[in-house]
Amino acid sequence: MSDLSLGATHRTLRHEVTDELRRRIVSGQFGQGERLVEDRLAALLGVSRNPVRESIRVLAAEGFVQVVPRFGATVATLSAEEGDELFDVRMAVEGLAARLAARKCTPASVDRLRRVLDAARQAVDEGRLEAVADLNTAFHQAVGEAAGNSYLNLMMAPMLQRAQWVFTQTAAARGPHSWSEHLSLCEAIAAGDEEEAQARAVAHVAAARRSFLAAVGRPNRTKHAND
Amino acid sequence: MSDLSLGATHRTLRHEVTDELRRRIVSGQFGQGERLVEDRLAALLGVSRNPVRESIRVLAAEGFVQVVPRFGATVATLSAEEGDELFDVRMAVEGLAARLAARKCTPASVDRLRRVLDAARQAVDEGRLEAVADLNTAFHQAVGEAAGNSYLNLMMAPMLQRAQWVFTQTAAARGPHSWSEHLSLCEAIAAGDEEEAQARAVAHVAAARRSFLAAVGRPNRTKHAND
DNA sequence: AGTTCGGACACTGTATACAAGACCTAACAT
DNA sequence: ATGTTAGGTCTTGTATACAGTGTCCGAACT
Repeated sequence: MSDLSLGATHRTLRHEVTDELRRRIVSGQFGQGERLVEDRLAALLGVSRNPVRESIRVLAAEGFVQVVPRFGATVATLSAEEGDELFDVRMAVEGLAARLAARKCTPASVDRLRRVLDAARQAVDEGRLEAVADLNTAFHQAVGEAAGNSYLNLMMAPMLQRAQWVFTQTAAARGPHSWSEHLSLCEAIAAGDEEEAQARAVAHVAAARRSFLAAVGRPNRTKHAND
Repeated sequence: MSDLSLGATHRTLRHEVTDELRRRIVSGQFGQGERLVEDRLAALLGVSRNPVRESIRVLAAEGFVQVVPRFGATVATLSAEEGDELFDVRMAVEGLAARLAARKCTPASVDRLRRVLDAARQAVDEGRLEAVADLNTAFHQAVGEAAGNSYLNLMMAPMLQRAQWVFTQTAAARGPHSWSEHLSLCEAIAAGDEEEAQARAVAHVAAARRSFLAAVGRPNRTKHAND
């Protein structure tokens, strides 16, 4: 019997390296513009250069690192304008995800949403900030999964990581996430109200943008791309 | 002087391999589910396995190949439902791109749009079908560039390639693209009419979806995600 | 004849080795 | 003093080698 399920769950070194490097970038442990030398990373993680190289290619495709041929890879830089631009994309993509989730959600997917929210509330009460950030991303990811659109999820995963990165890079001046908004979004999805779910998601991202703009001190554009 | 411009334009083997493999997948030369053996591809393209491996990781991140650890990479499969799902994403993303393009386009970017349209019309007249398909993708790409949102472009590039792939895989039953729609979209962008531009883009994708559904014979859902 | 076990084969995962280009420094010439 | 050039070093690009795992086929056994 062809046992692909075993292989599908097997994690190779490149998986670990990719996740670890992405985590270090998103968490800010690797600063913007910092050079990523293959030898150093390989030694740091105790692997050879090959898994590191393959990871860097993936992270470049996801937009976390910039690669210049014959020069090397550096952590991408994130200007205030680029950070702001992400919110336009998020409103469009997450709005769609919320709408589709409301249309096609199953009891299992709604359950998953609620469980993430519960875990998040608990993490908030216990003051575990980095766990809160991860659970925030996990919630949005769960919305995407509830939408049941494979390509949407493929593009959402790196986008949400990038959103978390933007948050981390400007978190000093901001408070915690607003979980009541997540709750109402979850309810709209569970109720199957497409319009309401999309509106909630877009409003949530718009609120995050206002928080971002206040933090970076750039009252840029106020007009929304999707409403 | 640190001459990064030279390095930035230098194309390494992995670039060539990635583009070539993607091209063969999108064009249908590599069929769905076809196994991609590293040794064979390396020999076929006259390179070693390393550039091939790195390319495969990128193509996996873009959704063109599926990789199972310790088994290998295969060309992704594209069910009718997955093909249809892509149109939801395109309406959201390309609608946003058109709106932003209308808001922020420059004379240079509008000029680029018009030049692509002219080239496309010429290719249509000369009956060069594969060039028409490429120019169609190039037009949508140019809209994204006119929008001036870096992350939007980062995610649009593979998405448009995927759209072309979906088109190729079902093109037998369909006619050529409708260029009048591109023209009116271009005019709306040039006029700076955000609402109109987004509406045109969404309508264009919706029309493509209808054509797709007619070709695959699956009158699925008719409700649109963004209107 | 069907089934199961074993071994050969094929392919991926990982590491290492070598080649080539880029950057930096320092010596030299003007 | 400044510009330039040569050398060395660092890093990436590419190829090759080896180990480990899965697959496939055939033979032996029931």
